[in-house]
Amino acid sequence: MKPSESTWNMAVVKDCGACPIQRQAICSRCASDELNILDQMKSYRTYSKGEMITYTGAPVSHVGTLVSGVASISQGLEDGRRQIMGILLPSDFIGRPGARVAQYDITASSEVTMCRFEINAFEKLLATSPALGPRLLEMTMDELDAAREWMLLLGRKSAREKIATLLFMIAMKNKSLSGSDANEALDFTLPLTRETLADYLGLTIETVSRQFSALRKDGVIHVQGQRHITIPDLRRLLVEAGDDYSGSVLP
Amino acid sequence: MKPSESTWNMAVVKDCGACPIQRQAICSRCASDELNILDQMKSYRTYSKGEMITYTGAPVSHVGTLVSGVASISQGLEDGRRQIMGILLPSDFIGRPGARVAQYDITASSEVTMCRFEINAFEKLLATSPALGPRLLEMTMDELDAAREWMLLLGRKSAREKIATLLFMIAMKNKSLSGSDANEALDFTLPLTRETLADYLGLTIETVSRQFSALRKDGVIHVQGQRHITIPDLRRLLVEAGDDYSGSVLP
DNA sequence: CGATGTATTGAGTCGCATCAACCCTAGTGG
DNA sequence: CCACTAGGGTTGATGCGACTCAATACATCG
Repeated sequence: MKPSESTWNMAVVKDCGACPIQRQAICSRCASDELNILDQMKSYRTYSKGEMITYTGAPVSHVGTLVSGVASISQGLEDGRRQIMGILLPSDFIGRPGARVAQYDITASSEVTMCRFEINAFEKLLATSPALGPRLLEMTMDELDAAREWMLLLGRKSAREKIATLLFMIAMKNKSLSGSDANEALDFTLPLTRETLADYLGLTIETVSRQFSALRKDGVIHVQGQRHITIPDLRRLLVEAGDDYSGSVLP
Repeated sequence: MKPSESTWNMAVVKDCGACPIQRQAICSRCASDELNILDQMKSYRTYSKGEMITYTGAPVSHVGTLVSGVASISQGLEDGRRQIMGILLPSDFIGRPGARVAQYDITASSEVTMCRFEINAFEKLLATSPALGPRLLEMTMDELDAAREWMLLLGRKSAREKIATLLFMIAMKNKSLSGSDANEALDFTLPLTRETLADYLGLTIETVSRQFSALRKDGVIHVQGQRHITIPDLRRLLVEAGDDYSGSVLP
């Protein structure tokens, strides 16, 4: 099994007690009584690769948690330009309580499974639950922090720095998920196409491709096949990312 | 009194009952008993223009609401590049409950007054209040939406579109605040220097200046003095912003 | 095997950054 | 009162980085 599959596409478990993402998701703070209620409310739905989960202006009937797969939040100008505002990974929450109309397009980048709640029922529970609200607030603030960090990248970083930053972040996420050792070489499979990458980084596919080649020639990354990346020296990659002093402390 | 002063720099009222921003702030949903507690807890502090309210890595002792003035949330790369991630206006909340270290630099763009709460006391109240949490969640989600909209601007819009978008947003904000009529010419005074504008839009001051001149020559805006802007045709400006179909419905 | 989606690479162009000169206004002190 | 200075703003010349257009390679799938 390839790294990407083990990390981003784990098997879906339909029993809350055994759910692999329960500890990170919206329900992570719920006591067993609330978990039971959610268990009763939930329904699963699977979206195929490329399918739109929702789109700007669409009526919203459900909110929920992404259980497996990768999806992207995006918005476009009508001349075709498109910007991805966020990548959704397992345990991320989709939907805004209080909103009955979707603000963005959400597209499945791979096959995606969601654990969904009907929005009215969810809001009702949210209003009374002592655990749901604070957790949702925390997750929303994390997303806000991530969005703001991305604004620095979009507004001020060069193409090379953008690619390096993204690779660094994916490498770190992988490292923490797989709990691998500190300084060994990291490798992973990108779950994103060049086009998705480009839309995420505010670049074109050609520029993304060129920068990948450049980083490969300079030995910052190694590439096997189309998507499989090896990072020989994480520190080197961090320097290329531009903000070497940054928050993420390497030993 | 100039428009900018009336809009962004209203007099500070230290009585909650008469506070002009109470209906938009974190405390807007509080019943009178909670309002009394907040009233007891609060302390005001004023920052002079240019002063840093907090900076990345600084210990956090207070959270609170911006009562008057304008401030900016920003982050920089050490070579001097800087990106503003958000503009803080009266009623905006500053600080993240749960965080004891500041994530960003926050700088007063004008003289700023804050209504502050000691962070431990505030968190304690937040945990029990039925009104504070939901309101904070709502405000955070609004900020997230704004941040994501800005990502589209930073990643995909041209310099001209960026300027037009910003002017449009300020004009709309002003229009709703002053409750002026639908299609009359709008005018306002920019509360931001060219440098702040540039850092906000991910541009240089020279480019900002050039685009202002271009929009002026094309009759999209009129400029009196340094900062005073008149918009003869809001619809025209919206077209220049690139996303003419957008959410903001003009009649 | 062609067909389609995805990726790489090259040549040419354009938008924005950079470097630099100059203007305007407000504030300061002789 | 006026020269001086400093901060903010405008405008011009030039270069570079990223986009555009275009051709080719590679991969996957029916």
